[in-house]
Amino acid sequence: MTADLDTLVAARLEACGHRFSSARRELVDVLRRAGQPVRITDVLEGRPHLAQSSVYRNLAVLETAGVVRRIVTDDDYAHYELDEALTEHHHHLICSGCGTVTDTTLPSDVERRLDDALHEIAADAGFVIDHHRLDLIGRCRVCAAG
Amino acid sequence: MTADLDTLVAARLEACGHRFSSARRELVDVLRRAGQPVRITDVLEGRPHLAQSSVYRNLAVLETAGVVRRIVTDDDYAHYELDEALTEHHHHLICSGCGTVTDTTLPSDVERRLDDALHEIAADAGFVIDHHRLDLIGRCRVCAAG
DNA sequence: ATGAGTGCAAAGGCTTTGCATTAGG
DNA sequence: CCTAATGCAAAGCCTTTGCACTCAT
Repeated sequence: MTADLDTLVAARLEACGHRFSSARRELVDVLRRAGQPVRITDVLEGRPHLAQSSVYRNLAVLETAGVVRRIVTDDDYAHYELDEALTEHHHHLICSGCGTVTDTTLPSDVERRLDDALHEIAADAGFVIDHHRLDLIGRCRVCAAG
Repeated sequence: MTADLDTLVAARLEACGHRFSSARRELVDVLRRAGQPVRITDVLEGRPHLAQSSVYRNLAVLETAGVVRRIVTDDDYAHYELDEALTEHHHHLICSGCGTVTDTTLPSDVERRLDDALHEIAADAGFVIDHHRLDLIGRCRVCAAG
């Protein structure tokens, strides 16, 4: 699956009339290698050939194409990661000290139970679920020690 | 409990060396009556006697005092609500159409199970949990119909 | 009187947008 | 060729900050 990541991404982009340019290829690559949510400033740092506006625009395109997902935290910066459809469903450990976001997963039985409950709640409210997000806010190992 | 809300808020404010001014009293009142997360622009609208900067500052003070909580969504605006310690633990239905945030709760057994699983995960990662947030992103009844 | 609170205006800072140029199909 | 993509700079916009004034203790 990770092997054909490029093929999959290309398909999703084409599906909405966009090209898989080298800049976008590099972005996807950065996110894949990071393995965890990344801020745009981090992407730009050490990559002077990437124009800031293009990175913002490309991530927006990739988001509408369903390739990446934007994560909002209390941090001043937005974080981006590969869409769950290309990886797997997971959750986040958000450190309020350094702003770092780390991926984590829930035991599948808990997740399943949770999902059932959420669907019931949504149905009652006439709410159409796109997805859910479950984040832990606290202090990472490093910041907790400091 | 809601009757002594003011007393409780006043205590929390004093505890960190702040006063329960009339402006802050009004803010708490607005949030209490709203019963759901509110944006600052909404608070300002129709209340010309409130200065924008004071609202921002007071909500920040109230947040550090543990009276209100700031909620971040994809919406351009931050949302504020009374802290769970003054209400009850709950979750959010976030509409990606109109940006409205609505409160909801989970069956207590599901919540308990979830909490256990989260604590285990956090422990494994050396992560110290402050709190968790579970939100449903999708379309509210109105936006789903449109 | 002394420090917190307030209000107005200006500055900050992440993000978006305009526009001319380049590249891919 | 024709449209998407890119890059630079400038603008947007929510939020924060500076500073002088007011208020409560």
